Amino acid sequence: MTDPAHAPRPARGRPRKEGAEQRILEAALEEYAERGWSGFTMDAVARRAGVGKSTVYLRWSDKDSLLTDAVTTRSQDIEQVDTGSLRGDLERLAANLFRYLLDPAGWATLRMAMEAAIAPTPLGSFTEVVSGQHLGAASEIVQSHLEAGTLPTDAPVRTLVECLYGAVIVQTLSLAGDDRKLTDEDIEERVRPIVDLVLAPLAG
Amino acid sequence: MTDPAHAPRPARGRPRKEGAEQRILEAALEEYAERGWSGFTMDAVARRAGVGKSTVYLRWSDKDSLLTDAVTTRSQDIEQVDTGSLRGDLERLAANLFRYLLDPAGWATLRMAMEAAIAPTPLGSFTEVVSGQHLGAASEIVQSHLEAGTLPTDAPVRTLVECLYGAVIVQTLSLAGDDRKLTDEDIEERVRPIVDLVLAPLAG
Amino acid sequence: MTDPAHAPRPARGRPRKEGAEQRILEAALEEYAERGWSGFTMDAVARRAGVGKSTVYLRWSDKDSLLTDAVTTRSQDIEQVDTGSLRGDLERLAANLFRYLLDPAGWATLRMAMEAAIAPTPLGSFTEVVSGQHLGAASEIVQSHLEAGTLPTDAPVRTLVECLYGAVIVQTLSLAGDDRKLTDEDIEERVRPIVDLVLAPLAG
Amino acid sequence: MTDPAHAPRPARGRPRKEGAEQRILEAALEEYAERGWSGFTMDAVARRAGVGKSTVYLRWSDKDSLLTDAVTTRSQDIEQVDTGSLRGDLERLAANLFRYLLDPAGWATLRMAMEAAIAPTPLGSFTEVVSGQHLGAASEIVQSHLEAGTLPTDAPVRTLVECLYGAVIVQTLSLAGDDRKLTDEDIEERVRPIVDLVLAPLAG
DNA sequence: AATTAATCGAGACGGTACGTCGGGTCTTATG
DNA sequence: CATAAGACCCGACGTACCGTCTCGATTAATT
Repeated sequence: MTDPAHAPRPARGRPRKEGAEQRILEAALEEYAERGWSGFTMDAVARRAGVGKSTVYLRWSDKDSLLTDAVTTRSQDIEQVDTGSLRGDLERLAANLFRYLLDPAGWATLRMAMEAAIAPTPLGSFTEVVSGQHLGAASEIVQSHLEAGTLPTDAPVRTLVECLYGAVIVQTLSLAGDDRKLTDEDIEERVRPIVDLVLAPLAG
Repeated sequence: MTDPAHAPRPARGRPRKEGAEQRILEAALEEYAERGWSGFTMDAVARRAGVGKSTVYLRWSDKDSLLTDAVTTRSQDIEQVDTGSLRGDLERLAANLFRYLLDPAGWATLRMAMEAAIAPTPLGSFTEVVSGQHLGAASEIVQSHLEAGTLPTDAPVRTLVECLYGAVIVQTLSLAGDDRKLTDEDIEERVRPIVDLVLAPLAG
Repeated sequence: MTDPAHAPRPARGRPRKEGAEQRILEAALEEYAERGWSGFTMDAVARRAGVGKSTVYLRWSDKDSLLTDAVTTRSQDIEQVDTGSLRGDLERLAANLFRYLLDPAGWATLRMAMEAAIAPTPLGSFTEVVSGQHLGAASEIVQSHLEAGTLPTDAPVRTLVECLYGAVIVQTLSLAGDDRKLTDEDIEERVRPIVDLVLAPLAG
Repeated sequence: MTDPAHAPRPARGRPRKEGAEQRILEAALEEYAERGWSGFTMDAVARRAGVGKSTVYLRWSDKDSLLTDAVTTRSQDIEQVDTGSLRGDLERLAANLFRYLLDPAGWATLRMAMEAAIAPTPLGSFTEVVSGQHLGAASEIVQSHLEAGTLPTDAPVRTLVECLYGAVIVQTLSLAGDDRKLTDEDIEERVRPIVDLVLAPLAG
């Protein structure tokens, strides 16, 4: 959430149009999905949202901010997973990430994180959002198992999560166009060998 | 290689300026590195390359094509690694990828592959180039070890490579700005635990 | 007047900048005078007028339209002449035309009228503007004298005006460069023999 | 004739393509007639003439030169008129000019003369060509009648010719598009009143 | 009820880059 | 040598978008 003021306004003057925020974000996401980054224009977003350009710029300072927000807001929070077993949790986490990355919004979030990694843009700490939010959440879960004694104390938690998530990213990357429409079964099937691999060192 | 015709020209009319191709690609890469995607302009590229805009457009149909090419051409071929041991090869491969992704050009290549994964752009089979080229090369190497008996026959080669490369990507992703300047030692240090992890199942 | 809508705008959105129209026309005229046709560029006009290119193209669809307008608008209205005598009026009319044609803008108007006479351009009825406006005005004046009894009823009014104006055109045509800077006396001196000639048939 | 070397070439190396000169001039004229000044391009001329651009530039230094030449060469020489009577000669002269100006080439010549009158172009003495050639020829004819005693010695020869030619120009100017297709009878009919007018002072 | 102030839609504003095209030059291979 | 082909550099073309701005019209909360 970069720009829009969510603080309770003192409410003087005409109140902000109800639902405009949401419609703009959706329009942005659709435009982005249809036309890609280089075809993404503010004019088109405003038009599609049935809103004046000023209404957009009143809420977001520029194109980047809007796109960033459009893309992150949609990110479903990483649901708290707790299946009881470590393997179950990992499979669930990986599947969640898989679904997230197959969704245009999630995929876009990742791409922006990558853009932000070098660019001197005001995308700022976008990377941290992603790395932090996702990897962090996963790490915590694994960590809790570790503390519960399920895992050897010296287990390479971070590396494990990196491998797990990395493998999902790589798989998603190699899926183009309609190949990206996978059922939950497909996903589980693809996720299992990865979990097998990363859990192997603990299997012994 | 998207656009330029590399076929032997029938040599009619004035021949294309020698080296222009190369100079343009380099200029493009430098501009991209300095100004990022949104600051990347064809005029600037042409100017920096000491070339007319038409000379650029004669070779690449548009901005995307040029940038794509500039970025892929630079991709140093994945050197053939052969250290004798499987672990050595994997560490070498991972380190190579790491260096590749820390380089702006390599990083850009990956980003473009990600863009191409959804966009209806003419970036075409960009994804395949990356996935294919890199993952393929790595798989072959692992496979050769497998055939040499170093590896159990049922080893999940593909998953192994996905984890290895994925983990490197994730690590690179979490490095921003100056953090991306790593020494070879840093890289080796970061790579080792990953290799440890993915080789674990075979260790037993 | 080719392009700009002079109708009272429905006043939706930001109103068009007051005076921009005028400043652009003036800038165009100055550019044209300084650099000639082939050196006349829209960018330069916009820059000189202190205006964005879009502001120009919002009002005129292309270079030709703008130049046409710039040149015609300036055309000082053929002042109503009324010296009392027919000879006086004709001398005054001819002198006015002479001055008009010595002025770059007026001369340009004539040239464009000539271009328009064949070209399949959107210059449209440019010719009529000129022929109509000027010849028409002159004809009316002569006609009024005719009706006042000063002139024989069968006088070839149209031919007379054609000769008068034609002779002025031919004289202007043969003046190049600095020769075009004539004093009012010079002009009167050049005009008199023409009027003498065209009035001769009525002299008897 | 501005540029092409008409000197007998020493004939070394490949001989100049026979007829190229002519074909280029014709192509230029046709292009000019079809597309007007602003649509007139050297590329198109070369293409239409079935000739390389260099072949064109070898003969004419630039666009202006070529167009100038294309346009003047076509100008049918002012045929020597000698009908015996002054009136007959003048009618013949005026009709000739009328036909000349109705022809795209002739009309273009006049326009260029007008352009040259102000522009700091290398069109140079284009004006003189026209004024000189045409007006001069006419003047001479009238002069010869004067010397033959047909005309009073103090007759305003120059003014007479200016009126005659000027009136024809004005008439031609007011004809647009298909109105420019006149029969010889039409022309004679239009010319007669003009001659009547300019000869009036001598009629007494 | 009148005032005030924030927001809305529309769309023009000054800029800047796009991709195209033409001018005039240059460089090849082929007569 | 001249030629045809066509690439070269340059710079203008007309379009599109950015982020800003200025309108008249709403819409509350405050006088």
